[in-house]
Amino acid sequence: MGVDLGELIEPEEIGFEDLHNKELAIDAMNTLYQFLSIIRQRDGTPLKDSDGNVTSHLSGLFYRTINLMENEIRPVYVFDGEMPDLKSKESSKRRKKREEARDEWEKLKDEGKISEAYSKATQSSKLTGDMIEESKRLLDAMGVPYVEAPSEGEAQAASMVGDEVYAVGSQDWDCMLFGADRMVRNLTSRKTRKSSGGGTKKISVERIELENVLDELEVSHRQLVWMGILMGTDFNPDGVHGIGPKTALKIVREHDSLEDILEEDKVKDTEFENDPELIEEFFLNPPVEETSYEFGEPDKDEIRKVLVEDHGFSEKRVNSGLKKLETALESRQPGLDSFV
DNA sequence: CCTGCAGA
DNA sequence: TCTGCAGGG
Repeated sequence: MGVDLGELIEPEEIGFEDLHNKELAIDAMNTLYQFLSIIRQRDGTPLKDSDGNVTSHLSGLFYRTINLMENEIRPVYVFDGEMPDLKSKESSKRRKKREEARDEWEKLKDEGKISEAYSKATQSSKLTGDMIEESKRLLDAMGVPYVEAPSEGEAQAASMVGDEVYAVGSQDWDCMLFGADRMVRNLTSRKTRKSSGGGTKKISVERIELENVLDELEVSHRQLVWMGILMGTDFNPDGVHGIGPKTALKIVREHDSLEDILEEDKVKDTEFENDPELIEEFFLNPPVEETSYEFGEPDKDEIRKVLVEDHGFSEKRVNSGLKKLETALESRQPGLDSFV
């Protein structure tokens, strides 16, 4: 969760074809967490193998990655490193919230309140170290590269946008605060989604460029970070009471320094979870590293071992995925004997 | 989220 | 060919 700039910005709708042959630095935690929350049965139970290990993240990662590669998009997954001190308070709060949600989910499930149970289940998602390791193992087997960030994955991904990497792939706007020049959202193969009203809503890939955001809002990158701090970020999730996107924008436009903003009437009584100056500094200069990675060939036996042998995936479905993967790679590097 | 199937 | 739905692990 983080900053919601969607109310202020109209993202540009694009298609997968606009990302042909482009590398995307995909925020791995964001993506896996999304899978874990969403890939569930009606009552909120995640997919599990016969030993009771959750497998939702592997299912999502496998099929999503194949879909990207079928569209000749080149994903590089970026994992989180060491948790920054700024996040430790929020992290323990989230753990507590997760545990409460888990208890309520069990209760509602037993009472047969299926849809209420589902929404609690999504809030109870916990990405464990084992899940992360297995995800990396699957990516290795698929020949898909990943890098480990020194600190926040979003920050690392943001720093990679440039010559090789076209954009950050994430649902989370925070990568813009970390200075990503470009991000893309909704990297899903589905074209529609059920809306709350009951109908279906069209969903398309969205492209957001930092330069355009700053132009449209008429703020600097630094001021965008201040907006985040006012609205709430991972490092001060409560933000300032009563300040949403519009008020935040108005306030930052009227000031030249964070110090001045903190003295504003609306802001000055706020108890921040962390020193706002430190939050500002972290967004503007996060720990990132030069990284190297390369795309490899898929090891089909290893993929089958991870998914079918170890976690009870249907061999038929996995094989059909492998077939798609193979054709995707063939079209990327057409051989001399291919008829095109 | 995803695939695969049924029925239009 | 498209859309909606069930079930995946």
